[in-house]
Amino acid sequence: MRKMEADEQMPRLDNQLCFALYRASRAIIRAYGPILEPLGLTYPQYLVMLALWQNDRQSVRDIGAKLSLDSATLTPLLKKLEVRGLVTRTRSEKDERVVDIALTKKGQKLRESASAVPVDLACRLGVDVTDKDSLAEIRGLRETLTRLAAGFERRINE
Amino acid sequence: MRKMEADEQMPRLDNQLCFALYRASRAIIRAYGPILEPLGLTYPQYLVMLALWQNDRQSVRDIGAKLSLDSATLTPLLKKLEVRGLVTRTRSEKDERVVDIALTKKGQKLRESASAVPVDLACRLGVDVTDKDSLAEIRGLRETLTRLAAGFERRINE
DNA sequence: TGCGATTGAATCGTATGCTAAATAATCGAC
DNA sequence: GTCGATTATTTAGCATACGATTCAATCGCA
Repeated sequence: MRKMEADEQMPRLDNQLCFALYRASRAIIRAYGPILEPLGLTYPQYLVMLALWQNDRQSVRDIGAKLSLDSATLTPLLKKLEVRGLVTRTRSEKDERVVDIALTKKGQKLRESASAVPVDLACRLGVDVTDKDSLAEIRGLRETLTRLAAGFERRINE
Repeated sequence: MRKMEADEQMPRLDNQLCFALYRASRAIIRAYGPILEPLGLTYPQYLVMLALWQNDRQSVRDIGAKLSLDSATLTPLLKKLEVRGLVTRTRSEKDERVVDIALTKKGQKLRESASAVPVDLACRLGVDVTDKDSLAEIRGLRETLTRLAAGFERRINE
């Protein structure tokens, strides 16, 4: 009995939600690597492009809110995308504090090459996109995670 | 109809399992920050210590296998733990290629201070540890993620 | 017994993430 | 109106991650 209690007091790796998340997240991002490489994008860069393809011309702050990333992370990343000619960074005229990010023609064009990414990824991860049950499980998982993350973020920011 | 297909071809941020994982993972790791800071540990360092508290004296490779991290990440991290006097790094006598990591007295001692971490975290994230349903959901999530990650890792390494 | 292939760590280079501090622009109560 | 508070971004510094490469030790098989 005494022993059981001691065990419970010691958190175990295989007993931690965070570790499971951390590991699964890195596994998928690693799988994205070879798929995004031909596009010249890293995974966080791909996320920024996704946000812009969905809604062009957003402030750094808007993008950060969508990705839960702050400007300290985004600024260098966006500068790289700018150097590659995929986006432009311009100070807003209405409010000089704001930097607007907009797609260039090249950035818009890249969207076509990127359309195959999700299918390639599913294939690489061995997800059967024709299996309703698999898809339902993934959708459920995604919804649960999104709900949890939103709650956690709210708490963390007091 | 044509429009629907176009939409489906464009992956959406809020439609991506990976983004949900990435976001949730970072949210929890951020929440660990203030809890681990008094112990002088970062989250990956805490994971290494967990692995060692569970099973002292492991090779870099063993630790890497448990955490899905390679030596390029672990070597600098372990050197920091060594400098802090929490672990020792010694070449194995049986096989000179292997580096064994062992806890020092100080490293073993730290385990006591760390025993409160999981409860502190649950509190910080607003998880009710007395609510059976919450705990069951988290356990289910953890099991699903671990299973998925294991499958993905297997595929990625061919 | 050699010796090429493999293996375990370490090193290098690049790209995040995050906190804290600095900077610049706007807001707001007086 | 104006000056202190707030806001958006940038910069600096530190700690991961990971692919690619190197290096030394060990393995395996002719």
